[in-house]
Amino acid sequence: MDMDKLVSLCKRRGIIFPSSEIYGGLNGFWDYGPLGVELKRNIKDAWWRDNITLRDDMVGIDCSIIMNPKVWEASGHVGGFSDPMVDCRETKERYRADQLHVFRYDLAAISEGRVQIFAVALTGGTVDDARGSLSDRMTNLSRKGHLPIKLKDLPEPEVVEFLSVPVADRDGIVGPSATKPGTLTEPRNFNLMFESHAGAIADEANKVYLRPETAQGIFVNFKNVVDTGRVKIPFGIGQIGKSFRNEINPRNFIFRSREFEQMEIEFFCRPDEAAEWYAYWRKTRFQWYIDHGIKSDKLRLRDHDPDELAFYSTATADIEYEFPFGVSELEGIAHRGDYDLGQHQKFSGKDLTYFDEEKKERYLPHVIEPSAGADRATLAFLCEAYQEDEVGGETRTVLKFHPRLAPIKAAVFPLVKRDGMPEMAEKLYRDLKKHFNVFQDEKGAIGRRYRRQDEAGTPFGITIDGQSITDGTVTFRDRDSCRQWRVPSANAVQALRDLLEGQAVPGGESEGQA
RNA sequence: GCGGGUGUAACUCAAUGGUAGAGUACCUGCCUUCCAAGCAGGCAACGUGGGUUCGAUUCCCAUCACCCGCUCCA
Repeated sequence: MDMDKLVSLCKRRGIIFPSSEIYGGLNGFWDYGPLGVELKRNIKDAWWRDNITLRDDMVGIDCSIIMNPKVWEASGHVGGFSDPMVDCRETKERYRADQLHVFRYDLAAISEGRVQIFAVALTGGTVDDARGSLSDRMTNLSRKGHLPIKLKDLPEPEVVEFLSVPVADRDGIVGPSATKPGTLTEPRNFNLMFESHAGAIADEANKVYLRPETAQGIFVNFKNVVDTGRVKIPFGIGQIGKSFRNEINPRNFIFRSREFEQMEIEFFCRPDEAAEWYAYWRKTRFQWYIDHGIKSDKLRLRDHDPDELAFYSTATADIEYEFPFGVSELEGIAHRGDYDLGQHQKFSGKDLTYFDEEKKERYLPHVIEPSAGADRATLAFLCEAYQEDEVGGETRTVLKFHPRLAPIKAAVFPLVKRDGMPEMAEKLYRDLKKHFNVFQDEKGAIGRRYRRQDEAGTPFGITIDGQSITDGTVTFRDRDSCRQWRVPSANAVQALRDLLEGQAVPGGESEGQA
């Protein structure tokens, strides 16, 4: 599957447009068109219904996007995730300043009081980890003649973090891939969160942030829900909503954008049952994608390595999809312990513990967080659905959406535009439209109308022909198999409902439309 | 943010230092009884801003957007 073809189809069929396109677009922002908004809404509705409505242990919430800024101090987004970045002028590489380590030599005795320093980058390493890599790097620099002094003449170095080196001394540092000192820029802050001001006057005192995740709105409402929702642990709170992040580099269509929509669950449970619930959600959420049409082996469930985990998490798994641009994360299921409630308890000074009636015990619940990207899911469903088939020797482009997700559920066609067929089609269309999003098309050849709907992912076509006028039956046509069968017009609403709910297409295998 | 590439109609492409042509799509007719049919007509584009030039869609610069790689993705 070619990403360009999908982007082009999305544009052509009104699924996804570049944001504010007539002004040249805006990097990292996209708009959903008439078909796209239906698709995405169906995905969100399916998620909500399966995870909230149909369950006894889940409730929903819808929090404001802008919250008290202290929320983001507690969550760590203000302090922790504004990573300073360092660029190398020589090699054009970029590093996170907090991951750079430096060999610091005191050359005062042999080099006119100058302190000469060398640096090497590590990914997430500690000072001790850095030592070996730095030694290798020094040997390498020495061999290539980039050192001012022979390696054996150097004094014993001290391993320090880049950020701890005084600014005045930093021009003596050789970058991790550079050959000369002084090519690293000063660290520049990378602001993850969008900032704004609550109130007409913009100053520091009223600075606010657009939320970078929906999760914190759930945590800060935990007490409210417990106090008013008649909920008992174990239970979860779900939320669907927009979030905003200043990604360094938005890329890959709607996969990484700066404004995006999340579908998140925070599931609160007893500490000693958390591992079980983690296993449960890990499995349940993976199956959800399969049940909605991602049946290929492009869907993966990957457990994080221990060194990949956030410090507060004891287990995390990613649901990944093999997109044309690579394998990327659709949803993360994280065992977060009591970290978040603990943080908010600390920062707000409010007691967020839960009294367990059964155990007669008060504790801070542990949390399992299945956090899904609505736009990423939409893209995965699009990629999975996109196919180029052969029908009667002709290639057709078809989006094989699960009927539950398809933007249009059925299209109604008069076979030709005369003999009462358009009138009968119109009536059937009106009847169906009371129940489903259906579409009517009487223009052009019937084959073309079928193909148009194939491209929009419409699972069923209903055609009114000459026989319909005499005996009142209409022809149903299945998108995936192109198979056809007749149904009395009076039963069309129920027949379509059955099909959308997974009833097999007559005369063949169900084609996996369960 | 760096390097490379691309930017012409809704989509896919073409040509050109003298303001652009096609296919598909779309619209209007006619014709059409089941998988992108035919005929006739129609709508519709040089990303943006500068510069060079008598004249720029074409050459140059900048900018914006998209794609690939690096970085990043808490």
